[in-house]
Amino acid sequence: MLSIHLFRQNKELILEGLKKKNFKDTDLVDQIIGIDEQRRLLQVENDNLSAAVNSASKSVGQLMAKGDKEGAEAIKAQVLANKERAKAVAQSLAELEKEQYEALVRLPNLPHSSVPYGKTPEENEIVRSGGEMPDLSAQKMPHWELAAKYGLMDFELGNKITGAGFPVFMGQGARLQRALINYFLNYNIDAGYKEYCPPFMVNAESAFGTTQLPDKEGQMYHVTEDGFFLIPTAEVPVTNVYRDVIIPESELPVKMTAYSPCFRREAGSYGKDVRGLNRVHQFDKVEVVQLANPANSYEILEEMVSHVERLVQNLGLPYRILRLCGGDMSFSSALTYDFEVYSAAQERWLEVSSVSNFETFQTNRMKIRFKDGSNKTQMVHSLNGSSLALPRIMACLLENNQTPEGINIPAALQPYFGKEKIS
RNA sequence: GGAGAGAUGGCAGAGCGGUCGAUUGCGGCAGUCUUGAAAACUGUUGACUGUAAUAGGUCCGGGGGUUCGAAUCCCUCUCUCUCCGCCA
Repeated sequence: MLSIHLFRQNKELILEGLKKKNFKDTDLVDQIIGIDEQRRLLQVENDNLSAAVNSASKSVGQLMAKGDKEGAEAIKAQVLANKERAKAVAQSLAELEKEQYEALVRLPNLPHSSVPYGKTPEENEIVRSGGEMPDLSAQKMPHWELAAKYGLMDFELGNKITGAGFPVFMGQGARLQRALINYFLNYNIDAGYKEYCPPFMVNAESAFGTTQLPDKEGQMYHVTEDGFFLIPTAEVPVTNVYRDVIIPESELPVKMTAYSPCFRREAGSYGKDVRGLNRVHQFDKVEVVQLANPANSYEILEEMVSHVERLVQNLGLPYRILRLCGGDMSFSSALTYDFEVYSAAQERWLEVSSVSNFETFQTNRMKIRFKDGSNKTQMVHSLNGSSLALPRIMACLLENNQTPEGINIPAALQPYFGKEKIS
């Protein structure tokens, strides 16, 4: 949620940012400014009435103490008249506040100055790429065929137990899954991230804090009986660890990591995009989150990108890093880098990580703050990234490392997997 | 699921209709003392809104009510704790 102060100070900046984000409903900006002006006038009136009531009530007490009953009664009558008016003012004030709030939460975050203009994924900017493309001349099976060949996972079985998009991993497939999670977590912990094991369901307040609510409600599984939501990413519970907290400046940046399953309804997905592991309703992911001083949050973003990049490199996968254009960025992000790995048998790029700086868009909702050098409270910046999402990494590993003798496991994973290849 | 107790500032814990944004202790910060530290002593220490700066306003779990006036009384919701039951 954007801060209302920005609307008073720099409307042009907001309009420019919304344009880059390809956000159409820019009338909202003037609407919000108009509401804010009215709201403040009413606020002043409301405050003055309250002040009058407060001081009058105080003098009633003093008069009563002196035994001046008549004087007290006169003031009581006067206060009652004021209260009548105050009630009306307070009601319109509440209505305006609600209106302003509802308009504010509809506006996306503003993009960072380095975000390229553009509307579609084709306009994303390739920052750099790395890794070797494998030579699959000997055989070239997509991961779902390899999965069947080696008994690693079963999509049909998932259909029976739950439904489409809930694959069952087993045998060496389940083991590889576990190896990846442990490797990713340890890698993050070694880089100074504190490990968390959060709840996999959250309440509405938490989902609102990281901006899944109100607009992405349909993307989450909702446990209606208790009002909980299954988390679409560990970002939600982990960032909410610090909701309503004022963090000592010396503790910034706060670095957290967590493994969690992620649940996504993915309403509207179809076609070959959803084949195999490419898009599923439940998947595993290890997430990193940082809460940073605004002064250096963009350095930290770059650091997080390098951190994820080394992880992808350690797995030996061909990858590229994209800077998302305004139109392809998420609602709440100010700058996002996507990581894609090349899945050689499918011959396509798969997104495996998204690393973003949200600036104060989330922390303004969650009231995550710190005290700056002059002892003023300020919002921190929140950042997060996947390191990494498992299914597509697994798809890519299986496809790229296939040989007629089996599937090679990258050296970095072998201590966790316990073997050099799947056979 | 049944019975009872409770929710107050970073923490602990008073207050039970006006002088309460709130006693006190701990913690934090600053100072005195000390070569330095500890101890002791002194002072200071909530958030939000608002202003050029003041002033003013709001906040004692959430919502509503009674009253000239509510942290204090009433209603309601949520949560926590204790005991019993069930259970990984």
